[in-house]
Amino acid sequence: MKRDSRLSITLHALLHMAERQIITSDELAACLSTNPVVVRRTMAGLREAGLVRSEKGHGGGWSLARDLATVSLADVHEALGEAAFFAIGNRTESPGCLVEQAVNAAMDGALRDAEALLLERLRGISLADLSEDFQRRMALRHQNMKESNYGG
Amino acid sequence: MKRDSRLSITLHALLHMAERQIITSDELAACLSTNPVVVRRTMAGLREAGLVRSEKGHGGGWSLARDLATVSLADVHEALGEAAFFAIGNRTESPGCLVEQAVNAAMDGALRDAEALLLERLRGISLADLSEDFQRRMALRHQNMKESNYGG
DNA sequence: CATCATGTAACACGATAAGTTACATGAAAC
DNA sequence: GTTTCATGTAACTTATCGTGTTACATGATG
Repeated sequence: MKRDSRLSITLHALLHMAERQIITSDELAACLSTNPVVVRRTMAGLREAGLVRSEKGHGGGWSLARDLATVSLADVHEALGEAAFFAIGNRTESPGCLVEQAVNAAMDGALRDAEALLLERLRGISLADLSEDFQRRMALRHQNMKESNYGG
Repeated sequence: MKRDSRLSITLHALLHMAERQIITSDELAACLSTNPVVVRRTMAGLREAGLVRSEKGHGGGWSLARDLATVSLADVHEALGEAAFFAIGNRTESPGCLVEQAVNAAMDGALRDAEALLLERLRGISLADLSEDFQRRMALRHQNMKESNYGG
C-alpha cells in the first residue's frame, strides 16, 4: 500500500455510476478490480454527504444523488473524510525547542501553500469535467479503431 | 507512524549542528528526542550528498560541510532520497480503462502543480533563513523573560 | 419466504517510518 | 598497542494504515 487511493477509486466509481444510472457494489468492484466491501466502505462517506444514494434488495445498488456539474473533486475528498494530502510533516506539533519551532514554521508555510493550491485545483474540477474528458477519450478510441480498420 | 518526518528531523539536526560546530549522534538524538541510530541512518544521505561530514573516534561527530546560505530545504529533501510528498495518489499508473485514465489525468495535473509549488517553496528557503528565524525567536524569548522579570 | 443487495464488524496482509539491539570499523587518548 | 569513543550498518521489533477478505445482520423486491 503505497498511497491512499480512495479519492482515485471513488472518482472512478462515480463516473461508472454516471454511465449506468444504477450499479451494484459487485459490478463496481469488477470495474475497479477490487472488493465489493471496499466499495461499500469507501462509498459510505459519499452517501452521508448526500452525493450518492444506495438501495437494498432486488434492483438495488448505487446511483448519483446530484448533478455531475455540481460536484467538485474537493467535494468528494471532503466526503471521504478529508484524508491527509501529504506524506511528509513535522515530528512534533508544538515543540518547546526554538530550533524545532523555526523548522516547523517553515515547513508548515510551504505545506500550507501547496495544500491550498491543491484544494483550489480540486475545487476547479467537477465530475462533469471528468465525464467530458472520458467521452472525449472514448470518441478518440473509436476514431482510432476505425482508422486502423481502414488501414488494415 | 503517521507521516514521514525525516525532513523535519534532519532540518532540526542541521540547525543544532550549526550552533555547535561539531556534535555527536548521541547529543543530536537527545536534542531531537530520538535514537542515535536513527540520526546516523537519516544523516547518511546528507553525508553522501556532501552536506555534512562525519568523524569517528574521540572528538568526532557531525559537522556542516557547506555554508548554511547555500543549502535549501529542497537540497536536504533531495539528499534524503526525495521521499514522496503526497499521501494520496492514483491506484493504477497506466490503466486500460478510459474512465480511470480520465481520473488519473485530472489527479496527476492537480498533484503535479501542487508538487511544483511545494518544491519551489522549499527551494526558496535556505538553512540560513531557518537559522535566522531561530535567532529571532531566541532574542524574543530573552526579551520576554526580561520583561517578566521587571514586571514581577 | 427466498433472493438479492447493502451495512458493518472483525481479522489478515503489506508497506513503511521509527525505535532498538548488537556488533564491526576506525580514530584519538593514554 | 590497548582502551575508549564515535560512526556504520545489519537485523529485528513496533505502530500505523490502506486494502483485501470472510461472515453475518438488515432490509427490499419478487
